[in-house]
Amino acid sequence: MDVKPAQRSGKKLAKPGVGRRRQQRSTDTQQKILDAAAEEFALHGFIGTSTRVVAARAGVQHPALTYHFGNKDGLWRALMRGLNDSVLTTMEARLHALRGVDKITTLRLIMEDFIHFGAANRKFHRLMDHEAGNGGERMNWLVDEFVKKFFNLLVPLIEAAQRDGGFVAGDAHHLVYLFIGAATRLFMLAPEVKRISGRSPMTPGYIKQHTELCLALFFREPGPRTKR
Amino acid sequence: MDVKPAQRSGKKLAKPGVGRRRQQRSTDTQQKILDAAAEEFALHGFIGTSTRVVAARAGVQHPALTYHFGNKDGLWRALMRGLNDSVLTTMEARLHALRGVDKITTLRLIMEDFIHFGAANRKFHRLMDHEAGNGGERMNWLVDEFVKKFFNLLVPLIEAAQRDGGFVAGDAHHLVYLFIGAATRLFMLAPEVKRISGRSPMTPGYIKQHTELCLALFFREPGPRTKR
DNA sequence: GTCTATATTATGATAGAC
DNA sequence: GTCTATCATAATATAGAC
Repeated sequence: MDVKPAQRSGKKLAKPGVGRRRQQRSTDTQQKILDAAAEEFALHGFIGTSTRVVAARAGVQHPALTYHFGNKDGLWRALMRGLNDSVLTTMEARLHALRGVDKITTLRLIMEDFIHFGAANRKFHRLMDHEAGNGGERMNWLVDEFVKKFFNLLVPLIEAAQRDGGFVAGDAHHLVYLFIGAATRLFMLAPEVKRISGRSPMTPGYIKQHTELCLALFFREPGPRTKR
Repeated sequence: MDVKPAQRSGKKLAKPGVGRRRQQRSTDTQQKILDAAAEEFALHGFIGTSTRVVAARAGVQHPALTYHFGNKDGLWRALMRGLNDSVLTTMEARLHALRGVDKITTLRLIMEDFIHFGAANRKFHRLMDHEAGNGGERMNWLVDEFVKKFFNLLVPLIEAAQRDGGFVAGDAHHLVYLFIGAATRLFMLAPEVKRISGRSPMTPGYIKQHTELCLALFFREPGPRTKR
């Protein structure tokens, strides 16, 4: 996972030199734990993940998890908040940089970004899925804190592209799920794809082919129009 | 889950009456355990699932699982074998019944069946995903025993439909994953969809809309053909 | 086939030294 | 901030009565 979760804000310290070093050590440890947690939670879900295994993978003692994140739930939330903030921040920056560009082109670029993000962060979608498919408190938290924002960015863009005649017709919410499914399944099931087809889907060539194939499903040539 | 896993073959018994009753009781208990196991494995994956919780959900004592299925792994395999056999048997019967029908129509009907199966058996795809995304021995077993057969049925059909100009161009294996992703994501994430949109995607109207939208992405009008 | 009881290991979390 | 040691609970699996 090459996105950086948001860090805790540092505390004010009396001795700046020592404080810096202590703070840095703490930050390093937290990041090691978060990286290991991403692996394990992505593999086995919240319940299936052992905090001791996370600690071992991170190369720290298990009480370190409690010290830095309170408990298993706190660790999971810190991880998911960091990843989702990273996704949303990237999307918002891209949208800001594209202001003034036509909606069809903007949507196409946003979708390309999304596919490339999924290729680079296979674990992210698996982490989300474990909870999103099960319901419960953790899912509600994810949806209310992050997923809604994602839809609020994407749905108006799709509707605008549809009005311009460049995107397949249909309910925009619904189409988001079709797109996410088509775009991410290949990467999420990468081990199966490798065994079935002999090719790893995580190579640059495959990712490029995948991007073109996905976008070809959803974007349509703007035909003759009455009310552009 | 409304597909029936394949049952163990019954043993020959000296006293038919008593034997029948015993066998029936055993079969009922096994089915209760398999139903409960489907729920729990779908929610939490293999590692995250507790056999005691499965037993409690099935309304049996936990040693019953060992008695009927050997161990946790045996229970998981019996469950997955039953579900996959059901999927493949249904597909093969449909294909047999459609022999002689043109490939585009056949593929369209097979895909419709697949979407409806996914809607009726949300758990199935989640069960497969838990392992297919992680790799390992259980995934290898699933792929070699079942998934390969699924692709062997679908890929030639897609390639034939492409030759007839009625299906979007691209590598057939790759397109299978795009289709599966688009077709199943909505149902797999049903709890999230409900919270995001306020609509449950598991209603007949939504399923119908979903089927039409999915197929519209992949099927193209057969244009004038030279040799395509 | 189903039950009670239990052996053994793993888990989440905490206490307290340094 | 990090370590060792430990508690209470829950896990898989098995033994053996009926």
